[in-house]
Amino acid sequence: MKTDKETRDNLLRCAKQEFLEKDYMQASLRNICKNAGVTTGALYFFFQDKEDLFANLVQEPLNRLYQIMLKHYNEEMEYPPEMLNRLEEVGDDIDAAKRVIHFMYQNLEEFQLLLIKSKGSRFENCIDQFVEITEKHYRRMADQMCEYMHVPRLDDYMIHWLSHMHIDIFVHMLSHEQSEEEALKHIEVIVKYLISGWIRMFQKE
Amino acid sequence: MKTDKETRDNLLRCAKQEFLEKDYMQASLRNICKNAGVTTGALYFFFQDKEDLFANLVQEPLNRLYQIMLKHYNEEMEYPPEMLNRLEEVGDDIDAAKRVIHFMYQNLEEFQLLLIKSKGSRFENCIDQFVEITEKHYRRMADQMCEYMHVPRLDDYMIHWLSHMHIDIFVHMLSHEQSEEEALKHIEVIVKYLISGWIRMFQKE
Amino acid sequence: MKTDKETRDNLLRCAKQEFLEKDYMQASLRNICKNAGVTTGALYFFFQDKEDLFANLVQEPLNRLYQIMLKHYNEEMEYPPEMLNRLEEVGDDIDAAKRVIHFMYQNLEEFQLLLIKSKGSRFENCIDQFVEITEKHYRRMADQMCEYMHVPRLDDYMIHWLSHMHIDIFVHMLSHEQSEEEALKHIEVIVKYLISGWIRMFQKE
Amino acid sequence: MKTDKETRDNLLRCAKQEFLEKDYMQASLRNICKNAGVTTGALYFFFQDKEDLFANLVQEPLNRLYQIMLKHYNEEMEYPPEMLNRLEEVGDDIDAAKRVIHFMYQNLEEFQLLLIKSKGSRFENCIDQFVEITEKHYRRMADQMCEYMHVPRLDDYMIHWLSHMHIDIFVHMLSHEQSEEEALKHIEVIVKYLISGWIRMFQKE
DNA sequence: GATGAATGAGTGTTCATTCAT
DNA sequence: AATGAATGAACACTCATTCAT
Repeated sequence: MKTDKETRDNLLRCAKQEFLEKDYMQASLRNICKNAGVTTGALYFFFQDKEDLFANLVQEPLNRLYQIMLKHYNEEMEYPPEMLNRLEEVGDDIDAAKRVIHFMYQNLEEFQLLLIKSKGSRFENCIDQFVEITEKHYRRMADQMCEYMHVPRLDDYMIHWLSHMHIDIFVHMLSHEQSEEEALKHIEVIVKYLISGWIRMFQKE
Repeated sequence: MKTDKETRDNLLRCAKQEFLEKDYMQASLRNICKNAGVTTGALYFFFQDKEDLFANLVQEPLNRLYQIMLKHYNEEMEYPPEMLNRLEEVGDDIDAAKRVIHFMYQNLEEFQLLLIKSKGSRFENCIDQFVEITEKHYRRMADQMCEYMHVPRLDDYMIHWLSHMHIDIFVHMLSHEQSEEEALKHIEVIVKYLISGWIRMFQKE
Repeated sequence: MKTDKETRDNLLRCAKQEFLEKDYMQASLRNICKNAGVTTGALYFFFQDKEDLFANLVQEPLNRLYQIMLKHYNEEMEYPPEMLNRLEEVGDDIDAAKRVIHFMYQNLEEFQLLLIKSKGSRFENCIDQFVEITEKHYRRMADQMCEYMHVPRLDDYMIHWLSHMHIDIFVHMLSHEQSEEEALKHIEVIVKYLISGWIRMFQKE
Repeated sequence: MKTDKETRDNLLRCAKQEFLEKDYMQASLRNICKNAGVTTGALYFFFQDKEDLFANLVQEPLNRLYQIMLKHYNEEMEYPPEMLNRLEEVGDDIDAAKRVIHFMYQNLEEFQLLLIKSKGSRFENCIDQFVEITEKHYRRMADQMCEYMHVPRLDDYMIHWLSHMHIDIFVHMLSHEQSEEEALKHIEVIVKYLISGWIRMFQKE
């Protein structure tokens, strides 16, 4: 005897598998339904269309990640400038990165869908949106630092590229590393590398 | 009356446009032919199949880029270790990066196809191959440096990630920057940033 | 309003017609669908592919014919040798042949498809399989007879050719004779001819 | 330096191979030309169309076989009736069959094309024509014999089937036996079998 | 809640043939 | 004597989506 959500959950499970294997675009609804043991009509009872099905997998994790990021960026803006190039902040940043990694690996498949398999859906730009948020934050951080250190304003492009690279690190992890432990180990050394580069940018030569 | 290779070139031109707009997989041969004003049969006179059509656009630029990369890496291995963390090499690396950028922008669309639009074709792994080559080179370079500087061996994953990031820089340029001048300007500051990070990795703390 | 399996049956009917007219390979699914008044997609709702459509026409009659043949051959092996060249067996063989003819004409078109129009499908070897089964049976029958009659072993090739000829008789009937009554009339005299040839092969000259 | 017929012969050679491998219908002119190292246009200089190409391979051997058959049948009609069921004729028939086999194996591939691979071309009925000729001959022979032996007229269908079987023997040889020696060995025992059956049909029971 | 049926547009690919040069 | 180019129709098959029941 099936409960209400049983078929729906089944469809979501099979959809996740298919989208992971094939891509948003290459995924076949036919296939998903066949694996779920229902007809395509059933899918359209629960979901509006292909995109809605995909969204039901990734929308919520995406929103929560947004919140995590925004919370971290807001907290970081509260730091007094004199702390921004000291070791304490390094530790905080590593912790933040680890928190993101942890959350992503709690929802590993969903974020693989979002960051690697979403092309063709309305989520295909989500990386760009992460970059944009990060870029705005780093722009403000950099300006604050430059003023405090009495060094000239950092190049816009450099800020953009650094932001992109930061986000790509997470994409890279999700693509190459199945285990959270390994990911956490790697993220630590990478963040250290990045922050030391970041700090160095505000030092007079 | 048509000149020698008019239709073929026309097909290649329309194919390039379609592949750029849509992707390798999403591109429609029918559409390409319609834009070129010929029937699909004509396409199959000039090209074996979809992949051959794509290859005719990207194969040669790809091969030449491979040669440029290998040549640079081979030359770099000839440097005496004591030079590897000095400014001269920085200049050489920037020049090399600029040469790559220059070559890529000479064939801008072809490399956009290769690096961004090739999924589904036999070129879909070409980024990974670039990373692999780069990774091997950096592994050797790092080992040489570590021995010379009497510091412990660098982590394999770090080498891999750095290599990936290096390659991603070029992908990023191709994706975001239409003008070669802008690209050249940006690459300079990025390479400086990267090399200073690289050198710092071999210094005792 | 359509009854339960109307479209499916319609498709099978039109497919049978097309396969009979043209061949398995030359038959066009487009044509079948056009005649059935549905789109090609509809066909693929009911059948996996061209071969599955064909199989749905011929598989079951084929299986049943196999059973009929095997049953007859097994029963025939039970006969005591001293009966094998007497008239009773002639009658039994004629009856068996008539039963096969009867069954084939109950499914006339299906067996025409199988034996004459199946090239290119996985059924193209079914005649050879019938021959093989028959050949094995005749080999055993002949060995038993030769031992009993104290005559040398029959030539393998002769056994093979006789088996082939036996099967070809049914193919010939299906190809040339639309009416079961005519076929039954003919098969009787042919079987008599064959058996008298068969018996003569075991007589010392 | 190519002589006039070199390309033509080359095309014929490659066509023979392709037709043998694939069938008349499944053969691809494209493929034939590719193997011959010429363009499809060249083929159409030498031959009118696909059928003409096929005809240039098989027409002449076919005509000559017709003549051989007709000559044999005419000679056989000259025999006085009292000879027709004696051993001399058996020997003559075996010789005639062997002559046909010999001629067919001199042109093995051409007759394989004609008898097995010609479907879709205007030669697809050539087996039926052989049967028809043979049938007419046997009809006349049988009538003569029946009159002489004072037995009732043989059934038309029996005559037809015997003729068909006779022709099928040659088809069977061509399909299963690559070596002429083997074919000659087999044909002898089969013809003996057939003739003894033939003679027996005119004996009062 | 879910099925079974069907659509219509689309995919890459192959074919025999033609014809100006 | 042969090429190079091109046609136009055909092929089996897949897709997301719809909808009456």
